[in-house]
Amino acid sequence: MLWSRALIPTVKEAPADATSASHIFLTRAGYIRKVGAGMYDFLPLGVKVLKNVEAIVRREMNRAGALEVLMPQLLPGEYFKETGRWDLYGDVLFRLKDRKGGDFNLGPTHEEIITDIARREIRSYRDMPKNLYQIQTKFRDEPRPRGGLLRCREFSMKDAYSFDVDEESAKKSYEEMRVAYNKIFTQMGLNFRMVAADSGAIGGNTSAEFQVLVDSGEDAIVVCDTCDYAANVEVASAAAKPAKVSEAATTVRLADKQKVHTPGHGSIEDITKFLKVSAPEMLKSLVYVAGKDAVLVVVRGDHEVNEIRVARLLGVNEVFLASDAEVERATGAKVGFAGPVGFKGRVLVDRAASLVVNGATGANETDYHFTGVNFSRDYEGEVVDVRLAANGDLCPNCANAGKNGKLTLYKGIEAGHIFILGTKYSTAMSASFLDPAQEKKPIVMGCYGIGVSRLVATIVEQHHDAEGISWPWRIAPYHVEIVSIGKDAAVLEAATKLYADLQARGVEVLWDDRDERPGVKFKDADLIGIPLRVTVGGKGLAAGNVEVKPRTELDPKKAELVPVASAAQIIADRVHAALA
RNA sequence: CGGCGCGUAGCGCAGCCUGGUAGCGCACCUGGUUCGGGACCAGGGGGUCGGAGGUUCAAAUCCUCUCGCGCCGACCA
Repeated sequence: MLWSRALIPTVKEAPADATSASHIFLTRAGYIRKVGAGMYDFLPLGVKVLKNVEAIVRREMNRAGALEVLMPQLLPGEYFKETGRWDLYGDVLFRLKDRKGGDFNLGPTHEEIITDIARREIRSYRDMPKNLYQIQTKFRDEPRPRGGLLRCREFSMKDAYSFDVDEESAKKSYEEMRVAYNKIFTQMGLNFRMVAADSGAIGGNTSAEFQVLVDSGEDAIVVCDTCDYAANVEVASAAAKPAKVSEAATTVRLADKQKVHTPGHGSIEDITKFLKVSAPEMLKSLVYVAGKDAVLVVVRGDHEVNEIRVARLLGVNEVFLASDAEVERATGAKVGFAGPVGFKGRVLVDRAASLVVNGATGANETDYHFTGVNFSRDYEGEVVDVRLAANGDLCPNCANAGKNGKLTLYKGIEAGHIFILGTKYSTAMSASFLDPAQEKKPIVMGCYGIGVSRLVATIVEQHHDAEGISWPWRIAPYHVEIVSIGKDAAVLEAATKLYADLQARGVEVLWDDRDERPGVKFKDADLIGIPLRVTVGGKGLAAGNVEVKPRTELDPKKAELVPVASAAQIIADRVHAALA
């Protein structure tokens, strides 16, 4: 492709609202343009990248034996009503009416529709296992789209669904997807972890997320520095053991409980400075509302409450941090002075917090704290695991085996998710089969998602520098970018020949043939991120050379000189080796 | 949904407080000089100031309503 004939609208300034690297560079480099909140145009380069991502996903799904289908995006409302998700999905579901007033929705995911296929077409145990997938546009009215392609209201997703005769067979299907997903993300050049994930309200099911490690990620995961353990902080908390505060703390004598005047020092940060204690010596006490009851949750000052686990322990769907007024009603003190000593009501104490010796905590009296507080002597409560895993915790997997692995906290972007659904949808929609004993049984399902358009952004998050994008070979819109310097006949002739010779060898080439100054072309080349740059200019040609430089090398002096005559073959060989 | 904030040229912004000719940089067009890491000079085109209503002799500016958008939080396969 000649740049002069392409549509690659690079810009110097990033959109003001962009905060993530992928949003900034994909926009600046002319891959995408915003149309509305969570809606984007894919310009020509963007489409090429998206198609490359799709191709990898499609190939590995096919290799894993999955069958591609295509379901509608516009769906009659009856399907979601059949499983109850018409109501459950709430405002996230895009709803619309047709001319006759009938209910329709845009597909946010396709369990209902695929289950409809299954109940019509799968009748015998002989018809399974089956795995059906599609790559298609999804619609979710997200409360807050953000990060460019990272969270959209309209996005491209690969969703696969497996159908098996029983749980054991379903696990095999799940396992095949796990293997396929590892191949897919590896080929995309991503640094990712498969992590144990919260299995949600449906107990006993298996679920794992594929988290790509980037600082701009929305999810928090912990990774062991010694073994291969990795988990979402929400599930890691129960098993992880906190690092010890200090040896002295465990052998020190119990101090007397004392009330201390702490005017206006409500927050953990304030109070640790004021009382000159460390955060791990604080008993952080938070009031939660579960239904009608106020519950006090106590964690160590350096820990965070795992709200999902609190809700699970209390047997409710969700809990909310109490409002200021509710806190005052429950504790008799202003926010910032709650504590377990003398609290009237249910108290959940995190295991790590219960071990704090001579701790400091709110006195349930405005402007007062207690110091020298010890569990059981000064307060009671149910000792449970209600904190999120934290940096430096001992690994629950290998610490016991004497390896002393420590957990490190990372931010992640959820790129994929695999899940054994069980019979939730097959039961709700009567998708059953006859087993060899002629018994009617519900199909056991699994579902497997990959955020395809999100991956485009995710890859940029991991493959960029200060100058722009640096695509992995298999994702890049072109393999080689030729930069011709000036308008000398010799330069044009050499570039024209190289361009043709590379194409003849199956290399995808972009030639920046614009009448621009060299600096502009180099800047744009770094911005759009083609893996290999070939500079054809008077200086090099005088010595019979072109200059070859990978995008990952920023120092132009380190470009490699390659003889013009053999350049096409050498470069083509290199490209094919990189793609092999 | 809660908190804060933003809508002025294709993009990034100033002007608003204190009402009185709508500006700057980039991009774009013309001419010239330049040409190996985002050139320079000269000239030029382009804006219902998000929308509606109100106050006023006069509104980008003040008031009311409304729509759109963003950041933080909550929520979320």
